[in-house]
Amino acid sequence: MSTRTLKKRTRKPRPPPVPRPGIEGGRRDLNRKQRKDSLLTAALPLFLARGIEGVTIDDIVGAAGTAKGSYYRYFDDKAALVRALFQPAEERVRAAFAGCEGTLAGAKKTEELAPAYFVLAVQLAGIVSDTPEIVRLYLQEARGPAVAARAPVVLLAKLIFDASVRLTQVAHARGLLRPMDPRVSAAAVVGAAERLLFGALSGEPLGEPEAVIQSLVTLVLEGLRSKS
Amino acid sequence: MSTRTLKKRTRKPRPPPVPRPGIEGGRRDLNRKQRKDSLLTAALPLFLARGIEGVTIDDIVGAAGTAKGSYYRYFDDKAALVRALFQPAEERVRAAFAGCEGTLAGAKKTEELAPAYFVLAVQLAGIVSDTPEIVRLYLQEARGPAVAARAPVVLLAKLIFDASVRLTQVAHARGLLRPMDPRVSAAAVVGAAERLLFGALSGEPLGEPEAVIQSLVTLVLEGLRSKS
Amino acid sequence: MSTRTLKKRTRKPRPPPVPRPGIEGGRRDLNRKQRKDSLLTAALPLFLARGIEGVTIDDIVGAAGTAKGSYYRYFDDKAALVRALFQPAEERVRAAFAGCEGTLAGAKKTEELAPAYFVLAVQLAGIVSDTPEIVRLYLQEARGPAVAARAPVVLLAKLIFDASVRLTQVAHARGLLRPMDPRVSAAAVVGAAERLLFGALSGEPLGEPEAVIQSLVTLVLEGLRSKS
Amino acid sequence: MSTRTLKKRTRKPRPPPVPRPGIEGGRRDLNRKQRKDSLLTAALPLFLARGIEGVTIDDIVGAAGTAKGSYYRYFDDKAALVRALFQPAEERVRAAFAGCEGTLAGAKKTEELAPAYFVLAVQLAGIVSDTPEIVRLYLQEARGPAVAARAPVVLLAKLIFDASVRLTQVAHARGLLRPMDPRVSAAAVVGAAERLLFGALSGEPLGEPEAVIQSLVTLVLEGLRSKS
DNA sequence: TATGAATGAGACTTCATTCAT
DNA sequence: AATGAATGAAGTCTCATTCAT
Repeated sequence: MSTRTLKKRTRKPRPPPVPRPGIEGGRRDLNRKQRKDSLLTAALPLFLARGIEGVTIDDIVGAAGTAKGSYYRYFDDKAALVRALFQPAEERVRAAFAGCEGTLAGAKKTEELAPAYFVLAVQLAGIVSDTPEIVRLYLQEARGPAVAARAPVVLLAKLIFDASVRLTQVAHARGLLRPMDPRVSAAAVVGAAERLLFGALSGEPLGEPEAVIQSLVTLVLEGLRSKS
Repeated sequence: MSTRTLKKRTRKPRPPPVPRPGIEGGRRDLNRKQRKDSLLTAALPLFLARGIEGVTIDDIVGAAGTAKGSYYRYFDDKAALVRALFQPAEERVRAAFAGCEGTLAGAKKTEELAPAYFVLAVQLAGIVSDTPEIVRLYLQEARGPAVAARAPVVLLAKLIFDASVRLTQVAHARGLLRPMDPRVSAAAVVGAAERLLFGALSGEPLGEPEAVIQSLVTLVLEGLRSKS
Repeated sequence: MSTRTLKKRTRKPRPPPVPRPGIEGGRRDLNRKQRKDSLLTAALPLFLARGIEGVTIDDIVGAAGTAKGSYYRYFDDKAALVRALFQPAEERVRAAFAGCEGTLAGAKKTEELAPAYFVLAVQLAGIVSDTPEIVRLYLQEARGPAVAARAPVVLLAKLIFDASVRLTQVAHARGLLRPMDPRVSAAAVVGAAERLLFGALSGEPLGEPEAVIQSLVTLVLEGLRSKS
Repeated sequence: MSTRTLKKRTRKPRPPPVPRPGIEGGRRDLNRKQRKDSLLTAALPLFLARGIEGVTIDDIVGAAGTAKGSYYRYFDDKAALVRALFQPAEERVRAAFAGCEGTLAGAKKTEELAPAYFVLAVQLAGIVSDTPEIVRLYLQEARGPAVAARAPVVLLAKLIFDASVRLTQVAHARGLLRPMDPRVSAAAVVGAAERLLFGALSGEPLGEPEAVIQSLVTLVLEGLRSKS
């Protein structure tokens, strides 16, 4: 019922990745990609149902229909698979925040801010809509201690929060927000948004997605903005 | 790196609890309570550091300085200890919400609502201030899947959310809130509050507690309330 | 067919050994000693038959008739068992050499040397006769690389050789030996003696033990001693 | 920390070796030889560093830079590689002893013996000097149990010892040696010589090789020979 | 023929749970 | 009632061997 704690053998250092035979996109390369994908695909619903820590490598290979040993050809351990699972989403998140920060940094007038935030929101929504299960897994695991296989998720949460704070600071500096600590408003907004998302993705009956989004926007705007 | 999953050996059914010798509150009963407490006390920081799933019975008895066999005299398994850990807080939460709901139910005038919510807030704040580590553990574990030892925490989260929705519905019905689904506003408020609390209890630098609370209240009020 | 190489998990540090319940020599203490002994006793013939590296923990617990998990209550790993196996012999070896060195150091006349060497020989012979299988295991493993579980044996070999060199140097300084590098004569004597012992303990037909010893003594004396 | 023990899967019987295409010594045959050599060359230092049992096929192909599958085209298993590694040296040893035995068998006068032994010594020294690492591996592994991949080495050790005994018997019969069991004197000489060699090849500081050899010869002659 | 991916037995180790002392 | 030893299932990871490409 509980975890193996620290362990992690000092293992023979894996040799640096040599070029694989079978050309890029060839039969072999394809098989490789498929196998790796099948492991990722098999792991995701298990993680959602039982938590990252509650799933064993055996469970994963069982669900993927591959041999136990094969797992270790593709992933060093469970954390590696989790990293791979989140990598695309993490890159998109990173890019979205970076883009927004860039736009804000170059903004001459205050009116340019709102569109930048809007673009960010749309991009994040795209991630949710493209990979809702990844997002749900993120929400489910992000607050746990950054132990072993969960570490990548916790780091992603930190990334998101820190970027949110920076964005909030910009808005704050421009006088768009009530006079309050940007870290507080950032935490409140992130918390509210994530909780709504969590509910939505977990099947809580929250009503129409559009209405939910509209409500959230209203809440945030009214809650945060300085009196005109 | 990961967990023993579901297992839980089919065990001989535990004999029905015989009445313990020694009168309630007597010497023996006291020893029992002390021993149980020492296990609870030892477990809490471990749970916080490594997550509930990441802590073994061995870890707990090791930290408590008792023998492993003794653990099973006091708790059936890890879930039982977690339940015991949350029981007092859960009762206080339940009572606080019940009290608030009762007050609201008997309220004649709309002006009686705000004080009721305020009383609730104060009571919840009391729990946080009395047992901050329990609250932090709650925040850390509440979103995980309701598996094994984490189940009681998830149930508590559900209890809180459901009660919050009901309270919101009341306020909504009285016209205090913007026209939006009460489940949405409840989720947003709970999410924002929990995220702030999580940050505060995890050592994020959010500024003075009073200021944080003040900010949260402002956010919620301005975000939620209908235009007067 | 081959070994797991480096591994060795970084494991949770074993707590410092607390005093065990059950008094020294009581039932529990006795059981403990018996269990440990049964593991050591079971391991020795396996090591002799298949080499230290060729024997698994499973083999050992299988032969000892205990559960797999029990092994780890008594020994951290295979090297720990090997150490325990050699400890008594190593202490006797160490004491024998130390005694001899002490006697030599205090010797006034050259005639006092021979008896000191003789006493050493008798003591070493006692070890062989008391624990011939340990000695055979030593001879079998001592030249392998000092890897993992074999390390204690290789260290013992080094201890023996170094002490032998020192003793030889004393004899050499006193003019008892032909003019040659003491390390060379020490290696030759140790090599000859160990090979004979190995043959004897492995069942090679070498004739009567007394005759073998007599021959060895003659060989060594005639081979080493300076012309009177 | 220990080994895969006996295993060796029951495999489909390998088809009888078809004659390889390409003429003996032609291009293809050459490639074959090169590949095989590169595996042998790669394996040797690994064996020395970690012991035969401590090295995996993966280690070998990794060091040789070939694919794992290729290994099995050249060697059935690890024992086959070890056999191939020792084969040239074994043939030279065999020939050297056979030559010596032949010369002795045909010797009319006792004076013809010493030159025969001398020739043998020179031939053995040649092997040491040509392939010191093979010899060191031999010394390192020869006393272990004749299990799996180590079997060829142990057989070689037996070959050497048996031949040594026969040679000693001849010398004994001719009255060259002290009256003692030839097996004993053979074991002593082989033991002393091997131990010195082991030290020399392992980097023990024994002084100049010539001096070491001179000392060994003196020791053996003085130790063994009958009083004139 | 060479490559390296796949397979699965099996090695090591942990840990929930039971039980003799 | 307390203790900690025993048990064995289950988890992680490795590696000899086979096989598709």
